[in-house]
Amino acid sequence: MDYESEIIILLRQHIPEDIEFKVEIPPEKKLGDFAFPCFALAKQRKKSPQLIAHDLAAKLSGIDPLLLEKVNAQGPYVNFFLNKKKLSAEVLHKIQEHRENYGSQKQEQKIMIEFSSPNTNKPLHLGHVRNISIGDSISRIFSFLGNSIVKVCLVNDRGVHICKSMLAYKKWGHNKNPDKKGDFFVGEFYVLFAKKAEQHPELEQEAQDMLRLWERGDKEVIALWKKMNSWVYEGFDETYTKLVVSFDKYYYESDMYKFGKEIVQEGLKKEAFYKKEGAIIAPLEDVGLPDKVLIRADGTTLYITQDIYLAKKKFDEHPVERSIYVVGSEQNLHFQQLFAILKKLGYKWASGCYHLSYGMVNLPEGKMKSREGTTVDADTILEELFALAKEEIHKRHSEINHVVLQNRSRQVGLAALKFHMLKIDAAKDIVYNPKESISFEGETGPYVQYTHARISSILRKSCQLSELPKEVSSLNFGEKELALATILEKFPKAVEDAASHYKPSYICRYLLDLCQETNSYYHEIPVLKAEDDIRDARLYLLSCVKQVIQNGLSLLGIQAIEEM
RNA sequence: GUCCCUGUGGCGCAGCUGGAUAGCGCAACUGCCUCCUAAGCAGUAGGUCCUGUGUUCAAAUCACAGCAGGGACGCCA
Repeated sequence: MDYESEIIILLRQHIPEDIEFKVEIPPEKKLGDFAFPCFALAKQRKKSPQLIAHDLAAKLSGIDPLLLEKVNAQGPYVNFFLNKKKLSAEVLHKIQEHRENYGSQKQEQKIMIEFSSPNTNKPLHLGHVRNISIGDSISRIFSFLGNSIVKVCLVNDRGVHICKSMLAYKKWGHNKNPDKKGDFFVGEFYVLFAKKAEQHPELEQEAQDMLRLWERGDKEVIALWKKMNSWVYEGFDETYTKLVVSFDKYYYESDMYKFGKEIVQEGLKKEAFYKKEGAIIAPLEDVGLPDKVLIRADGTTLYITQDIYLAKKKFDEHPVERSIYVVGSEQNLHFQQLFAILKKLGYKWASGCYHLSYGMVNLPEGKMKSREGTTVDADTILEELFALAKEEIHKRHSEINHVVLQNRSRQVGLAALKFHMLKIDAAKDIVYNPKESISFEGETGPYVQYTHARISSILRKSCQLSELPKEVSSLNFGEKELALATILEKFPKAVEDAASHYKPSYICRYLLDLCQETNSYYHEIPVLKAEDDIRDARLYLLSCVKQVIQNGLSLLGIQAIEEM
């Protein structure tokens, strides 16, 4: 049980059942670890809150000295001071016991998480990087909590936009093989098409015609489609490798764009939907949403039709309890409608669907438009960051081994990018300025990595002096140590909150808190030069901090590194 | 027109299931590398928490009405 719950139980003994209350965290450390404001009680008892706080504090004082060091009243608040030494000892022991599993749980759900969702006519861009960072991190968080995760990638590999790059290649590509990364090669034809189509609008019709041929299974078109897609996939794989992400399963829209009709027809029979002017429509007014056309008047399917099919397929193929979609906020309404429709169809699992929505990544000049080639591509930004990181590392270690430099600059650059994408609340749009947005200082991934490296360095040096202590008493801990231990204690809660709110940003904030306190700590407090038992206690504490930083970073898909 | 999201010091953000002087990073200014990595630490300056009204003992936080920016809105994906 956590400390907050224990305090609530203590308080409950003095507060009538019918009054709801909660404890808070005071604005300042010196005011205690938890606080209980007495205003509500004051109203009920018609006494001043100051007096009530005073009485309550007196009653609670000395009740459980192992839990509480002291309880006092300050104005209208009862302030609780935890027994920090006991707390510290317990927390550090727990971390050493559970190691890389500290903060984990055994939730045992099966959860599917869909993210990335690329189109096969252009390279992945910054928007995808945000999507992938969030999807990958949330997968790691749920997995850490004991759930089994299926990471899926829905590939948008068909449609008129795909045909556009195909058509451009067919007309002006001279049948040549890629002379660059495959997705970039194909992407250039997509841009080329848009340019040419400005002068020759009839090209749009040609692309439509090509789509029709594709749907009829025209051998030549299909062969071209397969060839170009394979180039793109090769490119994507390279990018995913650079980002250190992977998928357990791929779904292809080309496999399912025809399906979903039967489900809609059934829904029509059950009168969940209605027909109007030939089209089948889902009525959603009762749930406060606009109605949605499910099948066109000409009988053809729409995006939502296959989405219904795919949603069901996911639950059919995998015994999952939850299905999470990491998709941009411009599709908020679409997913509200989709989930409402699934409920209308009577699927029990519909309530297990969740749209993890995130805002746009824009550039200082405005929106990224792949048609116009104004996107910032994932690979380009990664290479820039790797180069920048390399430069920074070289400044500090001029004689560093080439291979080590290569690896480390990738880890640092990637940390900067992922952390930047994850620390900002997903609901917000981001303006990404390639020149300014990514820094290695302040609230950044590299800052967290740096803290980890500093600790590692201290521990390395200590091992030359003596064995790393396995366990020590926290009796000689001062204020700074106790403050650190208090933050360490909050890690499991941070992970749980990140999961329940679908917010990896909570992990980022937690790590920044921990690292700020840690940096301040070893700056002020000598570790290696302290006397034996005090040194051991501090080393022990730092090894725990190091472990928690590692655990936290791994939830963000960021590598904790030993040297920087 | 309707719906959703966002609006906090110059800039980027946290805090939003109401509570004690509104936090952090960047930028600016001061200090700190003979001392465990200065990707750091300590400090100074800087704020009508978009506006108004309301609810409440108490509002950045809740409600309503506006304003500003972004997004979406039955046969696109």
